[in-house]
Amino acid sequence: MRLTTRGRYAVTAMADLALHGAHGPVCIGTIAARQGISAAYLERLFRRLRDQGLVCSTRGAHGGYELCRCAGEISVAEVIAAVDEPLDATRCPSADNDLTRCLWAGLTRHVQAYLSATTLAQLSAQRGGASDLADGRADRPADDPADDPAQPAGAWSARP
Amino acid sequence: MRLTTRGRYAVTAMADLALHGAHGPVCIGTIAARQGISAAYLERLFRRLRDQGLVCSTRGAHGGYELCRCAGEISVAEVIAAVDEPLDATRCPSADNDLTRCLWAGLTRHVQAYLSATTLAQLSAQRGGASDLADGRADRPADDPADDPAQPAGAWSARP
DNA sequence: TACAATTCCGACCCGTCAAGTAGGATATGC
DNA sequence: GCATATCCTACTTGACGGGTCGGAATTGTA
Repeated sequence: MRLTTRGRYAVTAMADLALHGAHGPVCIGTIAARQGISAAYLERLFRRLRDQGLVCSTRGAHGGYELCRCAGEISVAEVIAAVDEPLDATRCPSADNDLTRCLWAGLTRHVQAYLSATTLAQLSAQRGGASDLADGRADRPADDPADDPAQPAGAWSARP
Repeated sequence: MRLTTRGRYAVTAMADLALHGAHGPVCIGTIAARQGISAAYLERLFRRLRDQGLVCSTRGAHGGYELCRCAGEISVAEVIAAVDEPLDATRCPSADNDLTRCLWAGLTRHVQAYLSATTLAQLSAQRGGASDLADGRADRPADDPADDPAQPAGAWSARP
């Protein structure tokens, strides 16, 4: 999996859809304007989201996009996986003598678990609440002391 | 912070140093050959590691690099931070209406905590053990069910 | 029926940057 | 003095993320 601005855009747009999509489809232009994303670019992202079955589209006037499933059943990990290439597994050099293999594997699982445990419903329900997402999850809330408070939200990119 | 192949190279090389650097300095060529990394490229990485005070160098014949501190006191997060740009914090678009801010912030803290809790000593002590790193750490070992076993180790890149 | 609104789709541009390379200057042990 | 290293600067190359453009197809509405 891989997380960049692209993934962030997709997640943001999907959260927007979860928030405002209750009464019929929402068109790309509206989401793009509301979230400050290029409409043409966002459209391409929605193409992938649709191909992966996360949103369904209505063409023509008053058309737009809707979530295919309930917002509580769509995880952030799914959204990101849909919008970014699934990873090609090639060029994994120096297979077994690499001292750091399980470090990265563990990190990958960690991130995957974190993103899989967060749903669009949680994101849209947040909206202004100051509490951190992780605090409400299955993890121990106290195991990450947040030693870098200056670290802003980031776009993440992972490749194998 | 940002994690790519570059970070992986650096961590791998530092782990190699922790494993083989007990008896005097180890030269770049040896590490590069042992870990399958381009020597010239690795040399540039070691320049940064030296500038950040993680390794110290000995010039001339029989020279090389040594860890500046005990391997148990150097975290993976430090190594990665040394080798990759510290993040510029610019271009964080759509500041407060972004629905996903604390998601990424939480993820960043999570990753940071994971990498900060892993030391070079742990990496070099592993070496062939089949157990996952995360199992020996402060986290609950059972909270990530490893739902993607096909996911190989990845190089991660994060930018704010 | 004409028109506007919208999704659909392919192609293209462009800047950045990771990864790697080349070549030389400098220091040091034998 | 020579081999062995680190040091340092500059360059190349390819991939790719982010963004744009233009047109075709679909559909509600006046």
